[in-house]
Amino acid sequence: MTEIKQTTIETVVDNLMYLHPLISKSFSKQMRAKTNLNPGSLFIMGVLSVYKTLSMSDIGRKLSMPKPHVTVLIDKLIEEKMVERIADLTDRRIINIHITEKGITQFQTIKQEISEEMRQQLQQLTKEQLTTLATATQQVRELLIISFGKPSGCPDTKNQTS
Amino acid sequence: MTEIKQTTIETVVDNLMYLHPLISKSFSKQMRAKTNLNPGSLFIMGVLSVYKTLSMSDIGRKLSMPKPHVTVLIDKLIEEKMVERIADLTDRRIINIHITEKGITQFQTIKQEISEEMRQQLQQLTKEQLTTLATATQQVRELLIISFGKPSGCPDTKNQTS
DNA sequence: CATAATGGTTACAAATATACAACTATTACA
DNA sequence: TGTAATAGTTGTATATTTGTAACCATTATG
Repeated sequence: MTEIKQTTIETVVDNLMYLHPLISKSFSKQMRAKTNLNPGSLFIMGVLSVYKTLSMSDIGRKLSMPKPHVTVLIDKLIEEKMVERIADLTDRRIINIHITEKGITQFQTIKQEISEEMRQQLQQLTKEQLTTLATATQQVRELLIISFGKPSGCPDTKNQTS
Repeated sequence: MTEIKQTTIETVVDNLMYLHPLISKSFSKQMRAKTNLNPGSLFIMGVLSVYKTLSMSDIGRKLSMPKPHVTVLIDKLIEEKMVERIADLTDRRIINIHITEKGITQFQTIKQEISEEMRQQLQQLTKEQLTTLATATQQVRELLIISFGKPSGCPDTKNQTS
């Protein structure tokens, strides 16, 4: 047996490492099937659907996405009228990205379609298990936001927090 | 307000969609810094560290990874002596991939290094919150395995479950 | 004012992941 | 036996992501 007593943190890491591809798996097909947005754009829509307005750098920080990549994806989202650029009033370097009404609606629709597809899978769970899952995912979400939600620099040459 | 009363499933989808980039973020840097393995290979090591032996197709199914991609990644892992190919005794088409002792040890080490890096972030949580997180991630993991852990075909032309 | 730092863009290379097609070997089955 | 289905490989094209560097505009700071 190679089993060693794990610390709580190691248990968390273990679970998260296992969880990641599992969540990927549950989304990947639907994401590709149900939208013409690529994963990166969808993640941006995800944070924007929560925060409504974020600067380019904020988006990069929240998603650990290099700034040049954010620029490219936002360009596409603007073409699709999902988001819009808004100049910052106090700091003229900053460009705020604001989710449009169309963006909100479309993203809502996408989520509902994905939910519909996942219903089949998730209905293998009992009502109690499903409630537990909703609660547990909510807890994980909130606690990870505390731990990893804060700005910590996005991986880009000129933007290191060194 | 665009808020609409969500079903339990929609809440789960909402949380999972938000969780995915957050988990990505918490791992990405460490994964790239601490190992010479790419993310895909690391995910394969993850499932193999649990199941010890899986066929090529099993791996593809569990990770929703196209079979040709699995082949490439396994080739690299074999070069590194992390896994080995073992011919199946009952069905000579099947090639079983077995994690080696070195693979188990190395993966354990990688996880501990990642844990060490994450400790700093996770220590912003109280002891109670950390325990909650461990429990919640465990629950999510187990319930998602029930829902999405089953074979459902990996995205490859010749392997559709149609 | 001079200089450093920040926010953002552009361009390009490299790594990684996905999709598709063709192919061999083996097994399942009518 | 003949045919279809499965498991896996190989190759190639494409999509996506990451990494670097250079660059401009603006702000912060000495």
